[in-house]
This record gives sequence, C-alpha cells and structure tokens, in this order.
Amino acid sequence: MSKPIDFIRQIITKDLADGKNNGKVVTRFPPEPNGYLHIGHAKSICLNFGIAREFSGQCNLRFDDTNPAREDEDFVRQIEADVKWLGFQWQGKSHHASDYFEQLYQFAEQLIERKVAYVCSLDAEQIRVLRGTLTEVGSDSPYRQRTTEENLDFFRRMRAGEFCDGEQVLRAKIDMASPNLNMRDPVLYRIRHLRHHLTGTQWCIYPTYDFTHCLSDAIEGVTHSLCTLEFEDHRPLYDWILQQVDVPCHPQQIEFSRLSLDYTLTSKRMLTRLVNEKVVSGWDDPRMPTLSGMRRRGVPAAAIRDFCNRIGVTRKDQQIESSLLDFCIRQQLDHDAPRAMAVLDPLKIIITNYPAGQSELLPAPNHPNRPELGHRQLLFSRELYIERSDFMENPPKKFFRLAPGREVRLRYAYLIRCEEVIRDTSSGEIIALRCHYDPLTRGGSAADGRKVKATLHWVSAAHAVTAQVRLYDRLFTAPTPDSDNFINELNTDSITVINNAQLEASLAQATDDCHYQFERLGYFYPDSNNQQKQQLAFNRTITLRDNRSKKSTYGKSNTGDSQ
RNA sequence: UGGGGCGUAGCCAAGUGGUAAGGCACCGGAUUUUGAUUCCGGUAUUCCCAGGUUCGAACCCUGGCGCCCCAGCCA
Repeated sequence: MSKPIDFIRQIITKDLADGKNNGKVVTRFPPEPNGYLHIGHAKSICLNFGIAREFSGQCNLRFDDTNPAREDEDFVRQIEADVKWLGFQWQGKSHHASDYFEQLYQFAEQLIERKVAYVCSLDAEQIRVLRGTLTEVGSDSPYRQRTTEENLDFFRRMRAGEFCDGEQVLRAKIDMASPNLNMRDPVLYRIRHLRHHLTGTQWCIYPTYDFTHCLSDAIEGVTHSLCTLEFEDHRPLYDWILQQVDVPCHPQQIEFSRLSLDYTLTSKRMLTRLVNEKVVSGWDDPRMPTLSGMRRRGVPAAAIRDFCNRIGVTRKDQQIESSLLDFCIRQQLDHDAPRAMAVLDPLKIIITNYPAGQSELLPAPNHPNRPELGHRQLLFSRELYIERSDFMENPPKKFFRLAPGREVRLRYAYLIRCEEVIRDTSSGEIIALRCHYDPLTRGGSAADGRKVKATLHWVSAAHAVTAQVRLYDRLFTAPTPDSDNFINELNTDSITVINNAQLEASLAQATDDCHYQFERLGYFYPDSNNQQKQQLAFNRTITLRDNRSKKSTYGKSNTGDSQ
C-alpha cells in the first residue's frame, strides 16, 4: 500500500481541484538567520520544498531578518548551504524580508490612513500591564485615539530617527478585549538603532514578525504558508492584516506540529547555549542535531529526507524515538557505504608459521551484496592486529570469537588458531597472541568443509595506517532534555577519541564524499578538517545494529558499543 | 479557572458510518565469511473515559478527563 498523503497535501490537492490560486502552488521556507538549521527544520524544508516539487510549484527560501539584534550574515550563508546539501534548490536568489522593508513601511502608512493602526507612546512595561492577562481583558492605550495626521507624523519621525529605542511603537488597532492576546493591539513596528546585516543603517525602525510574515508571503505570491502549531493563535492576526491593506493575494496559513526527537534538542535557543557555553565545539560539532553537525558525523542527506517522509505531517505533538532516525541512517549507509577494515583497539597477533618479511595480497569485495562495487587488495603478513575485544582467555559460554586453542576466520584471509598468549611480565597484560594459520584456507574457507563460529576483522601491522577515530554517542542522558536544566543532563561520554586506530592502507586515500562501513564496527566518515589538520581522522556516524545482547547475556566491547 | 489545539499499540501513522493499513521498536525462526544485511512469522477483540444515536460507531451527538500552545517592542 502506498503511503497515504498528509492533511496539508490533501488540502492543496483539493485547492487545485477547485481551481484556487490559478492552479499555482507556492510555498516558502522562512528561517531567521540567527543560528544553524537543525533536524526540526529539516521536517519543514522537506515539507515545503517537497510540496513545491510534487505539485510543480515553487518554494522560496526567505530569511525572516526583521530583528538585527540577533541576526548575522554568516548564518545566512550556512543556512543556504545546508538547504542545498539536504537536496533542495530554489529559483533565483534567496529572498529576505528586509527586501520588502520599504513596501512594508508603505503598508503601515496605509494602516494608519485607514485608522487601524496608531503610534503608541507607552513603554514596554506599560503596554504589558494594559494588555491584561489570560483571564482578564486588556484596556485601551491612552494614545489609541490619536488622529491620522498625528499618527502619520509620529510614524514618519520614528522612521527619521527622532526617537530613542523603545520610545514609540506602531500598534494595530484591533480589540483590547479579545480572548486572543495576539489581537490586543499587537506591536507592528519598534525602534531599534541597530545596523542590519543587509540594510545597514538605512532603517532604525523594524517590523515585527506578525506584520512582516503575512505581507512577505503576499508579496511573493505564496499560496500556502506552512508553519508550526505555536503560530495557530497568530492566524487571526495574519488574516486581519492582509484584509486591511491592498495586497495581490491572501495566502493560506496552515499549521502542523513540530518535531521532537528523543535525546536531542530541537530548540535554537538551547542549541545556541551549547555553542556559546562551549559544551560542544561549534554548531557543526558531530554531536549536534544541526544539519551541518549531522553531515560532519556522516549522516547522509538522503537518510534525513527518508526520516522526514516517514514521520509524517499532522497536528499531533510528535516525540520521535531515535531508533527511527538510526534505522534510516543505517539503511542508507548499508546500501551505499563500501566496506573496509579498521582495528580500534589493536591486539597484535603473530602468525608463527608465516615467514617473516613475506606478505601477500588478498582480494576483498567492497560490498558483500553489491559485486558491481568491485574489490580491493588486502595486505596479509606475519604480524597482524585484531580487536582486543575479539579475544578472551577464559571465554564465557556465548562468546564464540578467539580464545586459546580455538580457531576463527580472518575475514577474506585465513583460518587461524590461537596457540599461545604472551603477557607483559610485570603488568600481566596480554600484549600479543601467537597463532597458527592454515595455508589451505586462503580466502577464508576450508577445503575439508570445517566451520568456525566467528569471522574477525584485522589489518596487517606493518601496512596499516594510524588514524584518529572519534566515537560519538548521544549528547543527553534524558529522552526529553529539560528546557531549564538540560546542561545538567549532558552525557559525559558523548565523545571518545581513539588516537591509534589501525586502518587498512586503502583508507589513507579516503575522500570527504565517501562513507565507509568499518566491518563489524559501524559506519565512519572522514572528518572535514582532515586537510587542514594534516591528520587522518574518522567520525563514527553510527554503530552497526547489534542483536547479540538480545540473544545472549554477553554484550559488546567498549570500542564497539554505544548509542 | 480566557482563547486555541491535540488524544488510534512502546514511538510515529492510515482510517472520514460497514467491522482497526503501514513503518520503527520488540519477540520468534531461516539464510549468512560482518553477532551486519536479507528473508519469513508474531504482536490493538479495540481507538482517552462515560453515556447516547444507529441494524452497525475509532468515525455522529452529549458530558467528562488528560496533554500542548498563548500574557516579547522574539520568531
């Protein structure tokens, strides 16, 4: 059965059938450039751009840059890059609400002339008091009855810079007794003597969201203005403003619920704190739920798009389990990522019956289920590294990897048997294993058909390249980090840095557009800083799915574990 | 206790008066040179609760209950 369409697409389909909007569909994605885009934005991007694509319409990228106090050009560039990376394009240049400042100003004068807006000389605190409360109506501002001429004069002097910040505001004249607080004469313009990243010092008055958004939508010919549920109470104001002025069209605002993901934060305010308080290395820290953080960790854009399609679009509060995102990431990577071998916690093994100084090449497929991806040659020699956790001197019942006297397979190489454990005489620590290989098992299968219970990954000690590998885990210990207390709910083990991981030689050439599966460990992605730092580093995107803890009480090792 | 929303499995989500899709998670089992992948099979006698209408209700009506949002010159 094909996926049912969501309620928004149902509305649009009906609008089209009814011949509304001359058969056009125009949406917009309207971020404020005051932070990086995160997984919550991805939902909105996929919705808005996805609808435009499906209905042969158009989706504008429009920056809601009406508050110069917190906005920045760097964020603009980063947001554009992230939207493109996610896989979406927009026609022409990106739009900015600030492009419309002059038009918006003219609309404001229109409101004044039509006697539905006035300049109020109360300060913020007085306005708050007169607004009333949830259960008590507000009362009129003493400036509510100013004449049109007086209002026009004041408003023009506001624009001309004759007043200080906060001294005057332009307000809509609606209804101070409205049960909807947004309709109690909301502020439309405020004075801010601040440089704007695009308009510079051209303006010292800036329109508020409520005034700007609906009019920007109308100016751009948006047909369906999709936003999150918390704006539902603003819809009457959105419609009211559009009804008071002469606009070319009246876009329809439709609200949907925002995304919450377990163990992550989808609030720009809180993410900003993590960055500012240096809890993470930056907005693109691989532990961040930002698009750039996830990209750096190695999450493919296609996985995020798939995730957004799977969660659906409704009006019910969503709290999505992280296992769904994990599933999407693994599914994409399992298909795309070539396999390689890497040992994170090396334990040396010496193949006693393999001649010193000798080596040989063994072919290994790049993907076990996709022969078209070709193969590479692995170097095999007398001294190898295996994962320390793949050996146990006294193995419990369900441990079927290497142990004294036991035979296992080295992937795509030979069957080996452990003959002797070598310890450091003072510490007692196991420093190497002496093993015997069966030359007749080249490639990994025995001519006599005997089976082994385990296949281990390995690298040749002399030929391996050393790299740094970062293992990431969730940033928070709480499924729904508390908005006031989230700093105390950080996972102290959210990053583990391994400096002497031993990788198969082919990985030295890893490029930043290639995701790898390190066999039996997980998916890894070369860090974007590799070039600058002259150091080979990989970020673990996600572990492989692990069923072993379910079927036995014997869990995985530290290096393999997490998430 | 003003206004606006929302309640279908652990998490999402179809369903719009004709007898509960699908995905993730979970539990079995098969295949496997990754304890991966893949493949089969299982998991809601019931839709927040209580009444009512109807031959028939998750869908309609009435009354409750629970959760979310709103008192920025933020968006």
